[in-house]
Amino acid sequence: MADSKYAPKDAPQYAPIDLSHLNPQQRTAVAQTEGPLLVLAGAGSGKTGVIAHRVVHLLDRGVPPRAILAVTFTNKAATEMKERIVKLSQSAARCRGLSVSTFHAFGVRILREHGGRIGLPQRFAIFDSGDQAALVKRLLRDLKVEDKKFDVPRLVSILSRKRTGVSPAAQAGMEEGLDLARGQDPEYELVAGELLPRYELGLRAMGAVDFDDLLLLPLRLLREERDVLEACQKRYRYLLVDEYQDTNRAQLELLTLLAGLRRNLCVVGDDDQSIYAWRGAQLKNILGFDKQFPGTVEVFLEQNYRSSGAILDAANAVIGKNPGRKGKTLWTAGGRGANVRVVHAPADDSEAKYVAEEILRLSFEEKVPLHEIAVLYRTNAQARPLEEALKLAGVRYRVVGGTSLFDRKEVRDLLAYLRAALNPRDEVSLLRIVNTPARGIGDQTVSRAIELARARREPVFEILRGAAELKELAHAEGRVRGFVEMIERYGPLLSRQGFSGAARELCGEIGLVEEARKGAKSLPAQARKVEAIEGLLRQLVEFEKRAEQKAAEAALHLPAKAASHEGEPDDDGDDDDAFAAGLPGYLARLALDSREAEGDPGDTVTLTTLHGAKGLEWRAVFLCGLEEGLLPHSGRGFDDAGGEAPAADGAMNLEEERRLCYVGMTRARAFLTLTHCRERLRRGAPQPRTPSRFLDDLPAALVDLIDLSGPQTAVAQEVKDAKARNFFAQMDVLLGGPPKEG
DNA sequence: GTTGCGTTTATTTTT
DNA sequence: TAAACGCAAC
Repeated sequence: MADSKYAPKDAPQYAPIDLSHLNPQQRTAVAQTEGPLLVLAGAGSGKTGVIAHRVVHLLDRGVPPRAILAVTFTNKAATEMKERIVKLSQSAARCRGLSVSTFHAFGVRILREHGGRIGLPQRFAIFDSGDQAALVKRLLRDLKVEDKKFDVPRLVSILSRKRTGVSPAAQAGMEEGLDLARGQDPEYELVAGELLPRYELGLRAMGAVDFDDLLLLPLRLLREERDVLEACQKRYRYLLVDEYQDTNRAQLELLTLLAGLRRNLCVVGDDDQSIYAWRGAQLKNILGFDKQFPGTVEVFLEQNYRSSGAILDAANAVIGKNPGRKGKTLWTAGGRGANVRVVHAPADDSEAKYVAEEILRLSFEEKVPLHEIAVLYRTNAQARPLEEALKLAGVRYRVVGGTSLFDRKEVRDLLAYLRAALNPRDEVSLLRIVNTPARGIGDQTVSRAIELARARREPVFEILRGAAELKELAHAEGRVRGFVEMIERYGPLLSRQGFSGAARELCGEIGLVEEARKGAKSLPAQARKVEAIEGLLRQLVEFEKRAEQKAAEAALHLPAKAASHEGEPDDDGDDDDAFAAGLPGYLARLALDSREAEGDPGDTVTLTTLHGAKGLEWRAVFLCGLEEGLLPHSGRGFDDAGGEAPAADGAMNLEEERRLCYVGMTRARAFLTLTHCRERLRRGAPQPRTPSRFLDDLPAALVDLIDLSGPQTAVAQEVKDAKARNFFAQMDVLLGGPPKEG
């Protein structure tokens, strides 16, 4: 028994966690600690709570925190899980050593610890998709392939598919053999085949890894280095995986290796919420879990604690049409609640206006706080009209995902400087900034340097460093020397404490703010650019301050920690933190979570994509753009050609689109509104739209229809009147006077 | 080598 | 529509 084996000599004084308020299925999921366990957890069935309870229950049974690894899909989920566990366990100290992280962060930890075995430097850079694209572009030029002819992001995704050995089209359970002309273009396959070895060699030469590497390289370590595998298996005795339906082949293999013969693997997920097939997630992982791990205990969590009956039934009706499901039926003990609203708008701007005004109504009439309201959509592009309408209505909001601070050119430039200074072998960063701002090291010079580097099999930076002796670079020698000198000077400064100050200094020295000013056309654009740079610098200061605090705390806790774990070697400092401290740590974190250090949003409405909404819930949810081609989304639209329907169906994964719709609907607790419009601005021109087929699946009895275009129905008029009353009333309150416009 | 203008072309979802 | 790119003039 685990109790006797792991129980420390000084038994804990904590009362065992109370499981009496869990339902019977939940209790099984918590108490069944040994062997493979599959928890099929419907939306809103309390799955996060179950995982947290399970972890604390393991602690109760005397399992040391170090032996538990809980993996989540997003950083946000990991943070929330940690908080929940700490709260339930009644003590943060008791949780010290627990591993709660994303797969990718876990990969970073393994690589930091054992990456030396496969020639990875201690502080490797992590390439995001932008960096990947830049590298591929570079390689295309080396190959003397016409790079304009190829869509680089598409090549990147083919490379990823080839490397992870998973074809998204080869999904289990997908209907009629989709001959995706997109994935199979022989020309692309050929070029990608040429690219592949060079791409991997390129990354290794730069001391960099991409997202796939964070799974593939740890996998390689576990497969090929026996002692690494043994060390990991010895340590991680209890494995928990959240959102299991979104795991891919590499993740399954990683888990299988870690679980070893002990097979204490608990996976929690929902086949109905699998929405990442396009990224290689394999539904068959969850559907075939019991075959992969014979003897699996299966638990179904079907009681929903989140949504009203009407919302639940509507969502069930939509997902019910999917074939090949595990077949859960969610039910609630709560009331039926208000009907689901379906809104038909003439155009996207009126759709947005309706949403904004309804938010005002909910906020004043139903007293729903703004942070309990979300507006969801399929594509990021849909955010714009919504933003404008919300701004006009004076509703505070925040857009999650999409283009953030870190997608701005000036910010990426600054980041490239930091990365290049820390690791001059990082060619992608180096080449990005070698002549930005312009310093007289033009294309000619750079091309020659790269050619020399390739010929001599040396990093480009080494060539630049030796520019003085190279006749090819003689003409720009002074300028190149200045650049090299600057990079070398800032390297050490950015590697130690005070890096945030050094970054600011660097920023001043290269005149980044001035450059941004020059590059902006309008005055507001200028201000935004400068503000973006300032934003990053502020974040660095903030990060450094927090790191110092943490270090101080750790120093305080260390003696106690050493005492409590006398048997176990204290190999690594802080288990919570797979990342290095200092600037490299910040950059690594940033690559894996660009929302890092986002300030407190306050009371604001959330705007996000359906993918971004997974795992979250709000009292009121607006799901916008329920139109054919948008939700369900069709990858390729033959713009004006008549015969659209059958062809379009072939290009989309209808089942996944349906799941996506289901995910969106089940985010709502009390109020759910689905909107669509008759025409939508696309590429500047209006485009006719038809309502989504998913709307047809809603039982009429659960729906209130509101038509904003046709003759006003009684309901619509009533809504409009109420809206107007409240709008004016609150404008008076807010402004202390009558509004300017209705 | 650099800058600016006109042309083109893309539009899913993200660790 | 807006950003990215190519080309031509400084």
